[in-house]
Parts: sequence; structure tokens; C-alpha cells
Amino acid sequence: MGRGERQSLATVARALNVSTASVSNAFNRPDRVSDELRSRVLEHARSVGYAGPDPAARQLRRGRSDVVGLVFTDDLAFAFEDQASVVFLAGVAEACGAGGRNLLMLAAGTPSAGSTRGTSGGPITAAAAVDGVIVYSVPDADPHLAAAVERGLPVVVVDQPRDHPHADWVGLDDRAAARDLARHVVELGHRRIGVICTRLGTTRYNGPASPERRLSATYAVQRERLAGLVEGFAEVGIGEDGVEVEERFLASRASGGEGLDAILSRRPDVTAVCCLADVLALGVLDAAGRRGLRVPQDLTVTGFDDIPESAGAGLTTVHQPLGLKGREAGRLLLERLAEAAPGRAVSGRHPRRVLLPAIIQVRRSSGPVPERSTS
Amino acid sequence: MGRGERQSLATVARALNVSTASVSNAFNRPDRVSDELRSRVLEHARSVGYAGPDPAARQLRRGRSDVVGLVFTDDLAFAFEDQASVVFLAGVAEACGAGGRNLLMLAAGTPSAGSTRGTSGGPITAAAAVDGVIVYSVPDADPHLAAAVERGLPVVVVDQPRDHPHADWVGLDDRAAARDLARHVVELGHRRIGVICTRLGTTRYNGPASPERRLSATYAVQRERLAGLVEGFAEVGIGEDGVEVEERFLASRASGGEGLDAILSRRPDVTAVCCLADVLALGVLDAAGRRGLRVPQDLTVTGFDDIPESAGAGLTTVHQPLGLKGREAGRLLLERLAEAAPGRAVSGRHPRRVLLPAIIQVRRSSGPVPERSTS
DNA sequence: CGTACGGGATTAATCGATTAACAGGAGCAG
DNA sequence: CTGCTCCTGTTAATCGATTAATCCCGTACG
Repeated sequence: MGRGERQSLATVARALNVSTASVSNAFNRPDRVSDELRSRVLEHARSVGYAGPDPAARQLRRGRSDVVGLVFTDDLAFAFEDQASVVFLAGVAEACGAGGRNLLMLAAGTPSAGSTRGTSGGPITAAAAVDGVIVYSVPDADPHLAAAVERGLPVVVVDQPRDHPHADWVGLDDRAAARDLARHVVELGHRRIGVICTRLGTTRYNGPASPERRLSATYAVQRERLAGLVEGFAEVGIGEDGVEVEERFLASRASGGEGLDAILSRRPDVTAVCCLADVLALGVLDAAGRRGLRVPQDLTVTGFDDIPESAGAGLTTVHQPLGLKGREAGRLLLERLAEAAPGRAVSGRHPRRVLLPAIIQVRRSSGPVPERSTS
Repeated sequence: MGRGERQSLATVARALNVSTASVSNAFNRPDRVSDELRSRVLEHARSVGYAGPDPAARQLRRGRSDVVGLVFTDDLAFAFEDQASVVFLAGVAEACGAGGRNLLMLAAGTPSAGSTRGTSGGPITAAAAVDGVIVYSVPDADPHLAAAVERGLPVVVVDQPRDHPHADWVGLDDRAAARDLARHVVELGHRRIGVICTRLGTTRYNGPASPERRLSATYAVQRERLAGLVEGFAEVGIGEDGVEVEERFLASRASGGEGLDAILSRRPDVTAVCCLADVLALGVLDAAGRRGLRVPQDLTVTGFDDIPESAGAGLTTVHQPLGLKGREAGRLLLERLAEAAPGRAVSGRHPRRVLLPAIIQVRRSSGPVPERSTS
């Protein structure tokens, strides 16, 4: 095999004394060239070590890359800490794969870092060679989302922010779901309730979340879920400040445990802890075990998301179709890509919104308030 | 904001009566243009809706994309079924992110499908705009691996195949680790042992794996692990056909359960089941519970990989540093990219091999052979 | 006063393909 | 024999940037 210098379509064409067009066709549209020429091209290409059209050049010329970008808020390592993202991701992957698109992971990096990205400067979506973007659960005024829209790319937002005027959206009615959950908890008789949520703002903060902070949260999903809980609690007369809310920057089991500690230290009498993400709840379960608290006899624990692990743990939670969420996001984007292809103006279309069902899933981690604790 | 037609460097340059070079510099090397010109360019760009240099064009011209490809054998949905891949992936993501590279997920699709990819024809690595590729656990003569090497891309192979002449490698001594595990099991007194492994060939097959089939397996890791087990068993006189091996195409909990059923139906007297992947073992644990078998009193169960879930499940297994594996793979590739950059001939270098430690981790799923069962 | 220097901008060559439009010739119907 | 269509293949315009090599010109220095 005599390779050597870089090969290109042109090199091959010259060597065979044919036009580059023919070589290109030999690779891309077998029906456009004679079998004889085609195999001559292919054979020669192989012999000189030419592996086919350069992807970058093809991309430039064609005006598309067949790649879909998937934007995460955090470093990817964090994204995979929570099974919710993983299952979602699998769904996206499935949809994209079926549509012949590859997936480019775009990690925005942990926001607290100040700049948007460790290395380069601008938003991660500005310089990525993608045909469209799925934005997963980012804060309200996310620069990466903005950049993608600014570039005129088709964009699908998942979960949050909830109302971007130029992007499709898929998510759930977090508020209603949270309200249902709250009702379930109060129906069990609980009145002294703790709540653990994930970050409400982009700066690294762990600690109690005041009512004001809850309202001004930059993360729509947590904001809504909190609001829903508060509404539900209010129905039985629990005031907004009666609810002890602890905020954790990272969504992880460890955070859950820390959250429980924090809440119990401030309000040792709580009989139920509602976590606004299953990972947190699982961490609470661990921590409760270590403290010798029995669930649900001594403490009721609830989650949100219903990740695969939760079933085994017997966690009462809000079920949402995570895989489907990914698939829907993929589908939405692929449809946009399809309608953009013909060249017609993309502008006119209204953003679409897919509302996924979320139903409360009662398992053994929630139970009636302990007798002696009833106020 | 008057956008309209597609904008380009040239458009902007013309509008401002400056050269394209200056516009390019305004975006890429602020120090190369006066502040005044730079802000003029940026402002005008914004006003006409030009979002910066086209990624494809930049890629073509620069000759690199700053994207690393990650090749999986299966559909991504399957890849995420096994936490082992997820943790590995997180490691890769971490390394790449730190190096300023994005990650392109390349799913080869389930091999059984016949063709290499559902939609398009060729290997997935042939047309991807990447600077290098990490190939995760693919069969011996994988076309996607071959294509990447053929293109002259830097390639890092993870796990399998074990000895590609033109690719770096990171993995473990699966055989030795498996041998250790076998010793542990026989030391507990077990002599009638079942084994559940994942696919040995690329065609969809579920069922017993004969000794010949084990040897001719296309998947090096399973082959090695099986060989290691057999060696370990042989030390106490258990013959190769004395070991009941059940093969499952998919690595999932469900497969584990089915595997247990199959083994017990053929050899109801086994006292231990060794699974060649933790997911399988977790499935066996589930299934054993449903059958009313106590672990380890009635049945010893072992795994391989030590995924996060296994600790909680008390699974005896072989621990391997999954996250580190990903990070090492990333590091190796980034190093190759760095040394390729200066333009010097990449050819000369020998492939590097990183051997990761794998140590047996004994937990409560393995115990002495039941009294009454001792042969 | 002549000139070497250097910041700031430009010129122009290239990166590697895709594809619409077109040309030449074979085969066939009228 | 003319006119068409079908098949192959070619011409040539483009896609949108990057960057080495230059050029211009005001300045500081000998």
C-alpha cells in the first residue's frame, strides 16, 4: 500500500484521468457512474490509502453535518451522576440514531466557574458543527441556548427554560405534579415537612432557601416544583415559611444526605422530607439508614423523576417518562431539520410544545405520620 | 436586527470595507487587530445576525475539528443499560472536556442487523468529522475500528480487541482477574458452578456456550474472562465441560435473570453462579430473590466490573477502575493529537498500552458452599 | 535627515469536496 | 435520416473561512 502524502478527491481523479465529479459520484451515488469506472475509482482509492471524501469539506459544501448537538449545563461527568440524564440521553440517542444523526455532546461546564467554558471563550454552541441543538435543562437566560438560537439553528429545549419564544419545548407540568405529591404527603398526616431541592441559582450555594430565593430561582423546573409543593401544603394551612427548604448545588446522593442533615439540624421534628430529584431522595434514604431512622415509620421520603434505581429502593416519587422525553426531543428536532431542508423559510413556524404525563407513584418510602409525632 | 440572507465573513467584510482577513482576526485573534476595528466588526456582525465563522469552513481550513469520536458497538440505548459504559463514558467526557474537545457519540448499531449501520452504508467512523477516535469494546475484526485506522486517525482501543497493531490500548488483564475470582469461589468449596457471559459472537444468540464456542469468541474480553475462570477451576480439578456456561446477547439485568433460569434448568445443583458482567449478576440476584433462593446461603453469585450499583447490592465482583479507564483513554488520545499537531510523521510511534489494575472485591454475595450440598 | 522597526491592515493562495448544467454518443422510434 | 431519450462523464462555480507573506506608514533612533 503506497500511501504517503495526503490524498484527496482531486488526487485520485488526476491519477485516473477522470473528473473529480466522477470520483465524488463513485463514492456518493453509485447509480451515477458506470460500474466499471466506479470500481476502478474505489480500487485505486484503496491502493493509495484514500479513505473517502473529507468530512469537513463535504460538510461545508453540503451545508449540513448530520450531527445533533446536545447541551448540558454541567460537566458531563456530573450529567452522568444522575440516572435521569442518562436515561434521557439514551432516549435522545435512540431517536437520533434512527434518524441517521450522530450526537455531539456539548458540555457547558459548571456555571459557577464564571466564564462559560474552561478553555475557549464563547458559548459552546457557537462554534459547533451541528445542524440543530437539543438543550437539556439549563437556567433561564442561558448563553448557550441564546447562541444556538442566534445562529438560526433549530433548537429544542428540554425541561427548562419553559418558554423560549424561538425553540420547541418538551417537559412536564412540574407544578401540578409537585402539588399532587404534596397532597399525598399531607393526606398521610404530615405537617412538619422538609424539602430538598437542587440549585436555584447559577452560583455555587448550599444552604437554606428563603421564600424570596425560591421565587427568583433561575432554574424553572425547581422553581415550579417548589411552587407546586407550597400550593399543595397551603391547602391544609401550612404557611410558606413553615416549609423548611434546603438547597444543594449538585444533584447527587451525597447532596441528599447532606440535605437531610441540614434539615434535621434546623428542624429535628420533621416527619417527611420531599426531595425534588430522585438522586437526592436516594441519598436521604442512605443517610436515614445511617442515622437509624426507619422509613417510612420514622420518616417519610419522596422523590421526583422516578429513575430506574428508585423502584428497587421503594421510593415514592413522581414518575416521568424519561426515555420518552429524550425520544420526543429527538423527534421534534428531526422534524425541524426535515422541514428546514427544502430551503423554505424556517421563521414562520410556531414553537411546538410537548407536555409529558407525570403521575405520582406511591411506594413504600411514604407512610402515615408517626402516632407520637402527631401535633 | 435586519437579518435576511445568509451572512458570511465576506459579507461582513464587504459591508465594512475591510478585508476578510481582518474580520477573521477580529473573531479569532483579538490581538491582531485594533480594538477599534474589532468592535466595529463585532457590532456590525451582531446587527446583521452573523454569528461568527462557520464551523464547517473553519474545520476544513484548519484541518481539525476539535472533536473526539467515541465508538460503541451497540445502539446507544443499549450502551447506557450497563452502568459500566456510563461511568466509562463520564471518564472520557471528563478528559476530553479538560482538553477542550467535544465528544461525538458514534453508535455502530447492533451488529446482528447485518449491515454495519441502519441508514447509511459504510462504517460510522469513515464519514465522521473527528480528529481522533476512542473505540469502546468492539469485536475482533470491527469495521469501524478498521475504517478509523485506515483514515489515519489516532485511535485508542478500550478493552477489546486487545492487540491492534496501530492503536493504543487501555484495559485490564481480564484473564488473571477472572482466575483470581475463580480461586475465590473454589476456595469457598464450590465445585458445581454456572457461568453467565455476554455475547461471544456478533450474531444474536442466547443459550449454552460450548467450549469450542468459548475459544472462538469474537469478543476478546469475554473470551479471556472465560479462559481465566476455566484455568482457576481447573486448579481444583474441575474440567472444562464441567462448567455450565450460558451466553446472553444483551448485557442487562433481564439477561442475568434469564441466564440463571437457563442454568438451573440444565444443572439444578449448581451452588455458585459467576457472571462476567455486574449487570448480569444484579439480574441474577433479582431472579434468585424471586425464586426464594437466599444469597449466599443457597447460592453464591459473583460479578465482574464493580459498577456503582454493585456495592449497595453487596455483590462480590472484580473491581476495575471504570472512570479511570475513560480518563486514560481520553488522555492517550489527547496525547496523540498533541504529537500529531506539529505535523511530524505520526507513523513511527509504537502503540502504547495501559494496563489497569483489577482486584477482586469480596462482598456478601459469595459464601461457603451449603453444607448439605457438599458433594 | 535617513532608516530600521513594528503595529495594523490587505493580498491571495488554499483547504476538499458537491452539484447544476451541459456535452457526446448509443440506441431506438417515427 | 431525423429527433429523442438515456447513460456517462465533464465543466466550472461555490461552500466559508484561515493564514503566510506583504505592504503602508508613522516613529524613534543613529
